[in-house]
Amino acid sequence: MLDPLARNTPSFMDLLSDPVRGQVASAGSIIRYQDGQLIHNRGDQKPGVSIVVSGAVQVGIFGADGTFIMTSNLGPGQTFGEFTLFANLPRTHDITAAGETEINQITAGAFERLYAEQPEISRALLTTSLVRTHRLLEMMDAMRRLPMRERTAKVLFTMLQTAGGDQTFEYRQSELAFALGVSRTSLSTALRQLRELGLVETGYGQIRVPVPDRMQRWVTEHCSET
Amino acid sequence: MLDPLARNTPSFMDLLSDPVRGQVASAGSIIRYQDGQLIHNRGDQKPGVSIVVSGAVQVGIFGADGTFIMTSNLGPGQTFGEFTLFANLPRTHDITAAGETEINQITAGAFERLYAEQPEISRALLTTSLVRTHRLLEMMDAMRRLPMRERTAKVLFTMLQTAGGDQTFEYRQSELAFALGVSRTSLSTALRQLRELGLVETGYGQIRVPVPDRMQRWVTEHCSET
DNA sequence: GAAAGAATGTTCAATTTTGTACAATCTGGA
DNA sequence: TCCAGATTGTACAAAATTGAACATTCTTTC
Repeated sequence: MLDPLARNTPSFMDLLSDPVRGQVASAGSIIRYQDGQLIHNRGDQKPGVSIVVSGAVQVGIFGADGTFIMTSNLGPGQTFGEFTLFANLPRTHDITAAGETEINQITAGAFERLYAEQPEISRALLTTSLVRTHRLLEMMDAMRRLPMRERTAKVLFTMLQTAGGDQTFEYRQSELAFALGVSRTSLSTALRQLRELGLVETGYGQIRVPVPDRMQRWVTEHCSET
Repeated sequence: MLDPLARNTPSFMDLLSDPVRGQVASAGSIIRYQDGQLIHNRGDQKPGVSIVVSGAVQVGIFGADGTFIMTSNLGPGQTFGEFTLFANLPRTHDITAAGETEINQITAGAFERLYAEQPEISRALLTTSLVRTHRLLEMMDAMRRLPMRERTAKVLFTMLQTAGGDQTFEYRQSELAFALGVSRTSLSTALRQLRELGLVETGYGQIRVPVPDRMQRWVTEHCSET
């Protein structure tokens, strides 16, 4: 959820049957946000579940200087805010709209009612949550054990794996660098090396993986763990 | 789950009501393991849920040289293996017994039956999963943004927060170092600095936080994010 | 209670990563 | 179209981290 890898996670809404999806869709109120508008901020206490209807949201943290440090973004069908409801935890990140965006805001009470009536909701939430945890663990593993070039490749590949054919990432290098936990300088160097290997192409504000198969082979060969 | 922070997470079994806890307890078969015995290994495909009954398990990965690199351990009432059931993912870590340990091994079928009958099971799983995700995010944030001394302090403090008054951690420095993603040398240096600040004490195979309040103040002051 | 095996504390050179700087390239709006 | 603002690519010195080594302290086992 709060991680680049969350992009392209099988979405909560996808996991629901048609009738339940309809119920969930009409359980809250659709709120429209302009590009860049703040949806929730860190520290908000009011519990509730939010579901992206159209557009996308960016999850991140505002730095001391007011700049927004992105750590992930979520697309249609994905949820955020479950923390506040089921784990009684405060919101830890700021959420802003990326482009014109519609969010289905469901209050704690309304969501709990649905949750109690339709068991498949809890199952869908559980699945997305477990998949997210799994991704986070993979990513942490890469951060801990792999040198930068491999780390970069692995994260890009993992993003690709579930990307549904989309081989282009709309990330600025500074964002990706932060997500990987390294400086932009280092990321730039790693990308150059991967570029020289023919694994990635870089452009203004985007990174492409032209031949996913080759990337897969390279990652398998260089990032194995035994 | 696969992280030092998972230690002391509110346990799955704790979140259940007495009758349901009883049902879960008798749904599987208790298997006894000797210290160090392998419970599951990475790559095992057979789905199922395991619950620690007594003792503890270590979650980690066997390195190429056969050494076990620990990344977490789980105590009584905590679960592992949900991945295999609800997210259709392979096991990614090796699990071994830490001391004499009893595990309640529940087959996929049996667990699914209970899961369908007792809604509180899914809620408990969801809660533990979300709490784990939250911890992982906090930890990743620390890894990405804080210098080593602060990172170490924050992780220790987070572990303490939910540790139920236990101020001593039975970690070897090499294990903690791996979990933090740094070398033992660096961790040792960080611990020395924290020791000089009076925040931690170190011993053979353990790390203590003598005055949690002071640690809290220091972490709040030095690891804030805005 | 000695000896062997583990783990810690520390040092230091080698390596990696960062921060800073600046030129080059790209984008979007005037 | 041109210009201002963003973003990328790269170089290099400064800083942080690592790996290896070794003395020391602690545990366990015989």
